Amino acid sequence: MRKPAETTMGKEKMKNNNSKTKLRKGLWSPEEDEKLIKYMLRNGQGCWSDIARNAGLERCGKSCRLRWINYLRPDLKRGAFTPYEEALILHLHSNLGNRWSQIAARLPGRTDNEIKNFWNSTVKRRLKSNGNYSTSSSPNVSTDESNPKDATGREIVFTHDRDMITAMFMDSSSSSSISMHGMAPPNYLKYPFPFLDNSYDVFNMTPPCLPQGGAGEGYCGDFSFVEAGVMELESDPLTPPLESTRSFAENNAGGDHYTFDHKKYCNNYSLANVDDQGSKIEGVFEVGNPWQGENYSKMGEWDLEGLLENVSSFPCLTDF
DNA sequence: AATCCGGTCAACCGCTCAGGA
DNA sequence: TTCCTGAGCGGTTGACCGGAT
Repeated sequence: MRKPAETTMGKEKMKNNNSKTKLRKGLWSPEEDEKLIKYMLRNGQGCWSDIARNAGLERCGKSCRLRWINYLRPDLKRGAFTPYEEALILHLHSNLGNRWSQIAARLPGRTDNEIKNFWNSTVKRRLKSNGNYSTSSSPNVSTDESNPKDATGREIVFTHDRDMITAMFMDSSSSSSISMHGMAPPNYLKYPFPFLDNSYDVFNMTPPCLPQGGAGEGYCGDFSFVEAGVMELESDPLTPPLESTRSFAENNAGGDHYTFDHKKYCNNYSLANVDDQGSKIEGVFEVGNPWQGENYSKMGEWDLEGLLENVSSFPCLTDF
């Protein structure tokens, strides 16, 4: 489809011009980019056909729009997707399907085209090689009596590949389910992921599972996991809308009262577990976004093979 | 060094939808 | 109500690039 920049007859009719204007197609030249950028910065967005004409571009408005939105826009984020963005894309795709624009709307600085390309190349390739990314809109997950349950009775089914973990909460009474995705933490081998151990479940983690007295680097993975899930659990009746500080599973029906709060996704977290007797175990953390800065830079140090071996040893894991 | 091959990504196409006449 | 136009979306293509052979 992409051809060398050539002059060809465009199909688009010129609104106020009967002449058969030749419209360029193919790659944009730096000069064309410069013209469009200057025009957009000076005049802002308007009718794209007018923009194309007024900016002195021999392009159709559609082409100008695409070039601006996908490439020239100043607020675009460049570079590879972070693991956090990947996790978000995977989860959003599991909920929204191929609605790239809606997915892109939740990833500032990213375009639908970029996400679509990422999906069609990277993710599909991983799915092909691993056969397991838990990304279909109707996950094929079977329930099992042996699976752990959260405090509301929802069965928790874990699936994962080497760097992505998904927990599905299956509600048999309403035949509904929600899912949470998270990245395996960078120092996973050092601090095994507590959610993946049969002795814990997400909402009734026993005290040893709770971080003691402040930020524990080894728990960053936990938080990114919960964070990524909470961000998109809008349909979960237990979860308040996506905004500012929220509590997770505050309305826990029975047993412990377990909350997970965070502010603005990144900085401050509090975790509390209140048992039947009112005893409260609480931790407050300032961990930052585990996928940025120092922690993120550790991504290259992952022992993925070791991680794989370690993860596959967990008895509650299925679909791996 | 040349060729092949697979992955990435910019850009096009066709379609739908919304708004206005 | 119908038609037209522009905007936007998702699918697809093909140039380009880097690694493998």
